[in-house]
Amino acid sequence: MSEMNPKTRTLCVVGPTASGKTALAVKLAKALNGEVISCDSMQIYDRLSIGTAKPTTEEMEGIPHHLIGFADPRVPFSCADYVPLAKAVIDDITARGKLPVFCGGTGLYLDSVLSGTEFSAAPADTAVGDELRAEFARNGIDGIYAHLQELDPASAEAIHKNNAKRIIRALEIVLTTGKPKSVWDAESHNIPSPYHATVIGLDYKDRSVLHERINRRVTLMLEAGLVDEVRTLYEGGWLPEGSTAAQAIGYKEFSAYLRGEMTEAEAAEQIRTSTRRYAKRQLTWFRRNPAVHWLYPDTITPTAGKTTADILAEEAVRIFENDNP
RNA sequence: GGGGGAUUUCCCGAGUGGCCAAAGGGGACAGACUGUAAAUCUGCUGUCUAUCGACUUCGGUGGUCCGAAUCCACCAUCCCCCA
Repeated sequence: MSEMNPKTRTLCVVGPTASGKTALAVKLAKALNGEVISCDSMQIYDRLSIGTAKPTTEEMEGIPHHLIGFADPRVPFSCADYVPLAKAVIDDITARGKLPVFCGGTGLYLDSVLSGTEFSAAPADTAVGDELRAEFARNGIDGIYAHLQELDPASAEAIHKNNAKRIIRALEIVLTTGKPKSVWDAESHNIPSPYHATVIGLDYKDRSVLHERINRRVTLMLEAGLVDEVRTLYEGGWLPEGSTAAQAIGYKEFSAYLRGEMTEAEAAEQIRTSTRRYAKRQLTWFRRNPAVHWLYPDTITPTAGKTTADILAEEAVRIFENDNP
């Protein structure tokens, strides 16, 4: 590989929810003269604070954080909206001579930024999509799946026949652009990434440790007034039905509680369960990326004068420096 | 004290003599993923071999039967009703 066009350096902290990404990202930004870019599909929203575990001013420790709380939760927002914003922030930080440090739990968003993804020209939520959804509601999945097999066999092969959402999106793409999703994707994959990313992953050797951290976090959120936050947003119309923000864990469950569909205790328990399952999916996503350098906080023993967090940060800095000689 | 009901694989819950390692749901585990991704979807879940198959399991013990989660007896625990 030629070094004639050195790629923009980035450092990324990934991992499941409640793994300690926020604190590590701040430490790394401090150590490496960086700024943090949040890569989280829910922290982007204004007003959703407690339940999305947005870093507080204290937790930020004076390090600038980007792409948090800027979006209206009532307005649709997608990965395709996130990517250009993130690129602009990377450019800005880099231009000021600092290091972009991603802190992210939303794997699709991060990978889309880092790989230089170019999305298809078909916007989501088109009239065509509405028709397809109506068709699906009326006649079930067989018809739309057969339709996709006809128009884009490669995608039909790749998408499971039960996954209505994906089948509809793939159909929406061919029908509105005339080009199959499989072709759009292949073209996108050929675009070289403009970035050199060092990816640090946080995970726990003992899964039960992560589950305990999740439980503790949920308890803290409840103590911090999550129910009241959701009540204000729900009653104020900030979580419209069907919006992405309304499906955020914590908001979804307590909205159901406010509708009288479950007790507060049941909602809290459901939040713990949903969060565990979410963490599982995040791990599945990040684990398939062979470039991730995994660190396991539960295998680290603090020593005199050094906390586990200090040791993790030192290790991560070492990895970054080895990766960027 | 008397009468009735219950006890199933991690949880809930079907199953009333063979087609039951035992439906279904949940959870856990594993996986997919290029415009709503904290979403959507898939697989798997007694043990051993891992193909056929073998072995252990349905509160406990002991019976009946060619054969029992399913029938009988006793014991244990829980629930309800009458006292």
